Amino acid sequence: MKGSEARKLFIDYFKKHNHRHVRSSSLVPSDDPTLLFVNAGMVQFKRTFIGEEKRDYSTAVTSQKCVRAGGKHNDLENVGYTARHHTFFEMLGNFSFGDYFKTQAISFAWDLLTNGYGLPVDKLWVSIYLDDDEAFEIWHNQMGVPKERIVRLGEADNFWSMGDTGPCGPCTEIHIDRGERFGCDRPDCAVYDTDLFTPIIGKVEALSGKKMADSNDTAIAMKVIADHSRAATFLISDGVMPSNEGRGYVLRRIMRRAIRYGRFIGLTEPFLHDTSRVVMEMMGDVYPELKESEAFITNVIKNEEESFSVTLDNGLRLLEEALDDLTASDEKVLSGEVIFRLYDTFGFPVDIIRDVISDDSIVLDMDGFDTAMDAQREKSRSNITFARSGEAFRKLSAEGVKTEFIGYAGLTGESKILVVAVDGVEVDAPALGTEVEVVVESTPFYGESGGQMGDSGTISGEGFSLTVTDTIKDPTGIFIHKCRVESGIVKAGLMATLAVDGEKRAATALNHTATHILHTALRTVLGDHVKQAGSLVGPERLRFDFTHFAHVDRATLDAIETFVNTHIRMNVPVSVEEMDAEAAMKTGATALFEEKYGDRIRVVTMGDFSKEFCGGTHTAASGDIGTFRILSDSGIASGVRRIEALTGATATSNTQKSVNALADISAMVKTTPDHLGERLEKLLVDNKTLEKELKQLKMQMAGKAAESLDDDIKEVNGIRAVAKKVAVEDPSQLRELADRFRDKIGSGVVLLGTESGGKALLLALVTKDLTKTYKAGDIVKKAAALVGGGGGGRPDMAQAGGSKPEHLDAALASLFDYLGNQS
RNA sequence: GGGGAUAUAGCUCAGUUGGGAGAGCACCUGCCUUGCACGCAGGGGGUCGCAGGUUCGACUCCUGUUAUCUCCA
Repeated sequence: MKGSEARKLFIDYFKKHNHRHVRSSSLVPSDDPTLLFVNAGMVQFKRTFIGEEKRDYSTAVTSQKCVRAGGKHNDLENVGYTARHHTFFEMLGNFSFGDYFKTQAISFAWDLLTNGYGLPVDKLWVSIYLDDDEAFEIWHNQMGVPKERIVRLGEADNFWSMGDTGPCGPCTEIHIDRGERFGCDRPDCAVYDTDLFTPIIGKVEALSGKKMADSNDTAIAMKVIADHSRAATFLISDGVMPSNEGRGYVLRRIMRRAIRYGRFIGLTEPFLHDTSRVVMEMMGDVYPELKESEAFITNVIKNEEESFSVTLDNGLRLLEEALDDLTASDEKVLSGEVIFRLYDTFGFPVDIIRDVISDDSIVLDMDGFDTAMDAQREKSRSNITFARSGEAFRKLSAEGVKTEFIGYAGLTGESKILVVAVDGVEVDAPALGTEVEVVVESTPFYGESGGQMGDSGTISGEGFSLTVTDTIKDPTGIFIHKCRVESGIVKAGLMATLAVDGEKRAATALNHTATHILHTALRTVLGDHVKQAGSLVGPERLRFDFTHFAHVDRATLDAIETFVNTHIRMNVPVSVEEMDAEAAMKTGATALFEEKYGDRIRVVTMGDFSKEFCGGTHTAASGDIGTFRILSDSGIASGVRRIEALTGATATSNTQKSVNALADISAMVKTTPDHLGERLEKLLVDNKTLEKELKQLKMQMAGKAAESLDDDIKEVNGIRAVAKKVAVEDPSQLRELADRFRDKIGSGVVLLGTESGGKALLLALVTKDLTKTYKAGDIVKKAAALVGGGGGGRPDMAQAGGSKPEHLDAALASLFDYLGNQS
């Protein structure tokens, strides 16, 4: 049986038994901070199970994309060595939300395995939790499974849980006896021999010129690459980018592990993007998101392969230095600290270190490495605290309460206040000026979502008024108004009038509609690989992050800006249609990676150039935007760029500001904006020339002082010495002058002083032949003390400064005391 | 979330108790020479990531911050 057939059989079976076929959710959990990746089919139903969310069906069947790497279920290091550990897999699941329970679930499972998949009844074993007599009764008496093939197991095997908190309970599993060494295994073993993997392994064999059967090590490497290719491909298609933290870091580790194993079988050139392409071809029909981002995924993987090879080159260089040191000191052990430093700081894998020095007699101190690694673990163990706030709102969600949003049609409304809270805890009659959160039955306030910022405005009623500063939407659909109490007493149960700030809402709408056009513009001008990677739409400006690999030059930005403005001038109506999720999918509208859409979806359409899923608020026609202006383009992560732009009145005033500034600057240098460039260029050249001339003149003048040097030389204890106040501005001129004195004096000591910017500068110089007896540092320190400062330097040259230039003469005279005392 | 590392000329990088910002490659000019990594001489190019602080003086020390790399969770 093929993988695709097994999948279809499962889904069809439960559809036949009135289960709703629900799409696999994204691998990135949309509203669950306790989870790095979706690692089981039930994740998207978690809130439904604990009663925080209501759905309009009570049974469901899914084929869910799952990743287990990082977090509680971390199978990464096992992959390749066992038959059943994978970083990525599809989990087939059926779910009941209060519809049926243990008996029916067991019956479905048994029926599907024996009749549907046709597994031999006499080879199946059942495991249950230690004291779960109810399950035993069902299996034995109702299903007719013999006692001796029902096994009671402990918490590790048959007590099911997803995390430290959340749904959990005793579970039961069916195993099949395949007559091998261990006799018994779950039915999902040896998948590398199935059609889900063989095409990828075939590609690896073709690229490397080796065969799975060549050796055990080769087989392991190929399995690792096959598994990791799937994980990387699906993660990237769900919007995860390789990075150095969080999920992105897990992705990077998966990819790099694959690359490392690739090197073992001779794949030293980038290959992972090739195997990833096989995954996309195989799975693209079931998971269309793979096909949509094909070029993008390939690009991301290739990029990562290249950046890892840079990391390896750097590490190799450092490792060779370390080995040279070892040879120099005639040692044979590469210390654990060095190994750890290479690994920890420079990301150079230990197995590659072993590879590089394998033919030497050098020993790796792995104990030391482990010690250092344990210390690192201990140090970084952080107690993760999850925000437990929002109790008041959780209570509402549990009751099935959802705020009705009436803000598409109008900006005002009347509604009853359900909760008044401070930091998520319900309060009664908060004092004036308090920051509170308010939930009502229905609201015209847009709650922050889909990148659009929440509305602001006022909420008022009998004897009270509140200013709304922001509105957010919690994942279960409750709108929370962030307010400040302006007057009166507000409490739950009161009626209130809600009024949205219409100007800000209108300005936001311009930006949001423009964002959609910008999205189209980017895909048209830059190419289909462009994907939205986040956006922020507010009244002031819009920000749009998208996937693209190259720098966007000014001419291209202009083209994008022009494209948007052209489509604004077409003045097509912006139409919004609400439909159920399935119908919306069929329209082919653009949906986003990480957005979680409800069951009713709004599709926003402009002419024939833009069609997107979007819950935001928009203008009536594209022409309302007026004008669109790009402010900046910048890179925010590898492969992701950000454009910031303005629309409407803000764009106009910004243009005026730029034009005015240009005119003012032009007037300052007596020219027109057209000739500003050449004018400034000329000024810069002139300025440079003048600076050079000035410097030369100053040196000439200073040089005059050196000419009359003979008069300044005094002899103390047979040493030729000069102490002179000169007129220069900065330390570097003082140095040049001192050099001239040294040339003239041949052998001796020079102390120069000058006043600059209200401070005294001193510089002492001792010719090399005298530095054993006289130290420039000592001279300058002694002198500096007199001008209220300090200094130092080398024996032959030292400088100092002080804050009392009026004592400069005395400071210079101190040279002769010093020479007198020194003999 | 917790560590470590890096940031200096267009590129690759030096810069050691705080006291003259450098090399190689690239670029420009001239000479030499019919070449293909030519040679020689001269030259341009730096807010030493950013912001504070200590100091007479900070590329250097301290604090914060940003970006990139990397490990752990």
